[in-house]
Amino acid sequence: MSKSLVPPLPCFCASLRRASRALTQVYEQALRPLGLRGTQFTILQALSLAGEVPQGELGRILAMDSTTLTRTLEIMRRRGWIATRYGKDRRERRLSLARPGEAELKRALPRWERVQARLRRRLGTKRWNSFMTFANQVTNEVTE
Amino acid sequence: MSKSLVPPLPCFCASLRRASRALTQVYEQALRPLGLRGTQFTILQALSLAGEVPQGELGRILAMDSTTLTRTLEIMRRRGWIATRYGKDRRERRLSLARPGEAELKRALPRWERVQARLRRRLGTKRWNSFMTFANQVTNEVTE
DNA sequence: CCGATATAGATGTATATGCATCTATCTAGC
DNA sequence: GCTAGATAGATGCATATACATCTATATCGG
Repeated sequence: MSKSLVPPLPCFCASLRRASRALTQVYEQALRPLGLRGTQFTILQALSLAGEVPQGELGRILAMDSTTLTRTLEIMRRRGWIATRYGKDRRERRLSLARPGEAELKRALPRWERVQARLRRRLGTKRWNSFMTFANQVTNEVTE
Repeated sequence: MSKSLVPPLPCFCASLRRASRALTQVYEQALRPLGLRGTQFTILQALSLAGEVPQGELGRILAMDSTTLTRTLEIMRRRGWIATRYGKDRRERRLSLARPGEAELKRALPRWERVQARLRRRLGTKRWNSFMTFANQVTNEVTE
């Protein structure tokens, strides 16, 4: 009964986007009780790992346009999760996790881990690892 | 010149979304001269393959919420690409490619094929195929 | 037939996303 | 020090995306 419920698509990009949409719903469902969106969780986690980084650098880490970050960060800043300060280069905004951002990440982590664990079990660790590697290779292939 | 690599992310979903963003830019860059977005191309192609389908069915094929389709289809209908008619069940909207939609798809296909071919060459056919298969498995795993 | 319930899609709202363009700032060359 | 070009991020705009809720229609048990 694990038959293909969705038909294959000829487009590589469409296949990946479809998986991305489906996956996002699963992760967001787990985070919804916290009022946290997937992208926001990703930014919290990325900042936690990267420490203080300029906005453009965060954009490169996430392969996300810096101007997209402007809007999402504004939402997160309103909630007190993000601290911004100017570097020596006055054009740069250096970002870091504020205390409430760290707390929010900590609250979210158990839910995130449960989703990850469940999915990993269903896909199998080997497939999971291959897929992660491939996804990163694809990102690198098309990132200049 | 050595490529700046993106760091691995701990989140499966974030990795996939990142690859999805990067890939989308490549495909959309190729389609931009036609004023065609990636999602729109995907819908044209899906309808071309599926024939006449109700909106909900198209949503299941693309793992996309039916209400998301409402907005995107409205844009495409305005351009004359999509034909809608009611089925015996008056709640259903049955969708199909209109002539201009077929023409638009035909115009886009060579550009799409070039991007696909280039990416396939860079990733290698084996990796490409595995990745497509995995992506579909992920979609099926999380689609109820 | 009738009311209860289910389903298809539309609408309100909020976020995600990127490009074109703009402003402020920096840097290189003079 | 000045100016021309480069760079960081903000802003205007359009599309993508989904959930909660609403409306119209269908179906099912009496």
